[in-house]
Amino acid sequence: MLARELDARKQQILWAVIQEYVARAEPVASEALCQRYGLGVSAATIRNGMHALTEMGYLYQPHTSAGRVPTDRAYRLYVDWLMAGHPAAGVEQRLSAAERERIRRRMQSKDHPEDALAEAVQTLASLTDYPSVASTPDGPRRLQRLHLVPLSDQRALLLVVAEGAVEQRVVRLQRPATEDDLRQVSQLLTRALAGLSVSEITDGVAERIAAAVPDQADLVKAVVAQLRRYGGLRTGVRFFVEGVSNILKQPEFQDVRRARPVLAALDREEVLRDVLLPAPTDVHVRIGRENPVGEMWSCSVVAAAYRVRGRTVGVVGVVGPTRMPYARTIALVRYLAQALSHSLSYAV
Amino acid sequence: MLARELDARKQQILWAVIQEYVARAEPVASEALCQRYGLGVSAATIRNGMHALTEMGYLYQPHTSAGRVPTDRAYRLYVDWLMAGHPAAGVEQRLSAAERERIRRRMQSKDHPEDALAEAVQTLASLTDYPSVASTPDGPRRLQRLHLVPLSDQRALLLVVAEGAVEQRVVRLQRPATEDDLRQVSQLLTRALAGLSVSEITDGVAERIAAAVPDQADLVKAVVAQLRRYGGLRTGVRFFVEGVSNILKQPEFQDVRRARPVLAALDREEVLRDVLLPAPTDVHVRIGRENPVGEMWSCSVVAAAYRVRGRTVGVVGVVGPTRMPYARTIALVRYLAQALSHSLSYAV
DNA sequence: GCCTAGCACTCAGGCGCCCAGAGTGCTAAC
DNA sequence: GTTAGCACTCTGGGCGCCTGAGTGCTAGGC
Repeated sequence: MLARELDARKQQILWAVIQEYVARAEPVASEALCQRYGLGVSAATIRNGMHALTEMGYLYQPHTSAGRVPTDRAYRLYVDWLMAGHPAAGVEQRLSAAERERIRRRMQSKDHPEDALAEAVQTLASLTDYPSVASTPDGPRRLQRLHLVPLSDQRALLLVVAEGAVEQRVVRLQRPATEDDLRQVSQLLTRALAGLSVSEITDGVAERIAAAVPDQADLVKAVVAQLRRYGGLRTGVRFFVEGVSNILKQPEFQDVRRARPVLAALDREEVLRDVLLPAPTDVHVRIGRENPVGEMWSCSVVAAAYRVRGRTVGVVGVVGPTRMPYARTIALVRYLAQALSHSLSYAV
Repeated sequence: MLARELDARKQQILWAVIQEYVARAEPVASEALCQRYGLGVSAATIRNGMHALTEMGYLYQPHTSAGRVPTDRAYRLYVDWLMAGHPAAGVEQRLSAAERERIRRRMQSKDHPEDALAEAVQTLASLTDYPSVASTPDGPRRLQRLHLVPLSDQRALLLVVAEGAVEQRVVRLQRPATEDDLRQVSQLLTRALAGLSVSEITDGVAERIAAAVPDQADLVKAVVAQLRRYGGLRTGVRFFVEGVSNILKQPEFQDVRRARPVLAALDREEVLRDVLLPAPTDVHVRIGRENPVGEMWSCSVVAAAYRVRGRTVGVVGVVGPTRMPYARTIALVRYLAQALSHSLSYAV
C-alpha cells in the first residue's frame, strides 16, 4: 500500500531519508542511502528520485552540494502512513513487552491524581528525552460531594469532590460557625448540587438553597461563589511539565535564539493550552507549522488523550523537534496515556 | 566605612567595576570607569588600582588586552558590604513605593497557599527576569485536624489540616464504611493526634487509637500509614518554578553547553532542595562556587525565608548569573518573601 | 610621594583567501 | 530505465593579516 502521489521507489527513498535524518540530524546523501539501505539501485538512481521528491516538496536541500532534509510535508505523509496502520519502515513501532511492563509499573499505585500526572510526565520525559506535558483532568465534571471543614473562626476549607478530581478552596466566614453548622451546610449543599456540573450552578440555585437555611445564607452564598470561581479559567486546567531542558540536547536547538522561544512557550500556560487542547480522540501529531502557535513551528507535538472511567478529561504528550522518531514516540505517548487513564480511573 | 583590606580608592574602583560589568556584561576598561564614574583621577591611576585588585583576587582579566571582570570573591565582598547595611553605590537598594504597592497588590487575596506560591514565583520572575523558585511550606507542623471524606466503597479521602498547610491523601478501605463511621474515626483521630507533629506519630500511638475502635482498626492503621508517608520525603517539600527560560536571556548563557546544566538542575527537585534549603534566617546569597551543587557554580542564588505566623516554613528566591544587580535583587526577594509570608499567614 | 601623560606591547577577533571534500546534476553508454 | 563518470558548486575549516582595544611601564609634573 502506497501513499498517494508516490510510486514504490520514491516512497522507499523518502522513508529512508526520514529514517536516516532522524538518526543523524544531518542532510542525507544519496551515497549514504545506497550503502546503508538495501534499495537495490545505485546512488545515481536514488539521486533521480531525490530530485523528484525535492520538486514535489517532500525534501529540501540546504545548499547545492548538500544532501537532503525531509520537509514538514514529508513527515506529515509519513505519520499519516504510520497512523493508517502500517508498520514503521525498519523501526519497531510496537513497544517491547519489557518496556510496557516498566511503564505499567511506574504508573501504577499512584493514590493521588497529581502524583499520577507527575509520574506520567517524568516517565515520558525520561523515555523520550523530550519535554513532556500533561494537562490536569478537566471537563464538565459533575459534583459529587461538598465538605466544609473548619480552619479557624474566620475561615473554612471547602472540599470539592467531583468526578476524577478533588479540589480545595478557602471560604471566609462572616461570623464563626460551629462544626455542626458546617456539617449541616455541607450536607445541604451536597444534596442540592450533587450531579450538577459547575456551569449549571446559577444564582437561582444559590438563592433556593440559602432560603432553606436562612441563618447560614451568607455561608451558602460564599460557597457557591467559590464554586463558580472554581469553574472559571484561572483554577481550571493546569499543566505538569517535565524535562524542558531536554530540548537543548537536540542539535537543532543548539542555537539559543532557536531554543529560547520554545522554552519560553513551554513556560506559558496559554501556549500549552493552545498547543495541547482540545483533547484528541486518539494520538494527535502536530508537525512544525501545523502548530497553532508560532513559537512551536520548529517543533512537533505528539499528544494523546487520557480518560477517567471512559471519558476524555485531559491530554499528555511531548514536544520535540520535527526531526523525531515518530513511530516510537507515538507508541510511547499512546501507551502512556493508556497507563495514565488506568491509574486515574483507579485512583479517584 | 570600608570593607576590610581595601582602601577607599580601591573600594570605589571595585564597586564601579561591578556596577559597570553588571550593566554591560563586558570586561570593564579603565578608560570607561574614568569617563562614566566621577572618581576624580585619571585612567592611569585607575589602572594601578585595578592591577592591585587583580593581584588580590577581586578582579580577573580574560586576556592581556582586555578589561577586568569581577570575581566571585569581589561579589561576595560587595554583597557582605550591602548586607551590613550600606547603601548600594549608585543603585537604589530600596524599592520605590510604587513597586512595593504593585507587589503587595499582586500577592494579596490568594486564598490557597498554592495560588500564593504560584503568584510569588511569577511575580519574582517577571520583576527580576530570572528563573524563580519557591519551596512549599514545610517544617515540624503540628496537626490540627483530620477529616475522612467518602469517595467510593473502596476509597476515602483523607484531609490533613496542619499549621499553614492542607493536604489530601487517598486511603483505601478494606471494607465499606458509612459516612458516620468515617466521621467517628475522623473525630477520634483528630482528638488523638491534634497538636502532634507527623514525626511524633509512632506505631504505639496507632495501636492505642485502634484499640479504642476495634471494628475500625484497619482504617485507623491505614490513615496512620498515610500520615507517615505524608511526612516522608516524597510528598514533603515540593517546588514551584517559573521563568526558567529567562536564564537564556543572559549573555553568559548564550552557549547552550553552559545553559543546559543549569536548566537541567532547575528541573531536578533534589538540586533545588540542596540549593535553596535549609531556609536562611533573612536573605541568603550564594555566589558561584559557594553553591553546593556543581551545576550552579556559574550562578548566584538569592533566597529568603518566608514565614507563616512567625515560623519559617519555606524559601523563595531567584537563580541568576553571578553578574547580577545584587542590591536590587536582594531587595526584591526580601520584600517578596515578606509579602508571601503575609499572604500565607492570612490564607490558612 | 602620589598622580598623570605618553608610549610600547599584547592579543582577540574580524576579514579575506584558499583549498579540500562532499554531494549534486547531467550526459552518455548499457 | 539504470548506471558510471565527470564537471560543477558550495560549505566550512585553516591560515595569515591587520586593526583596535586595553594594558603595564616609565618618565616627568604637582
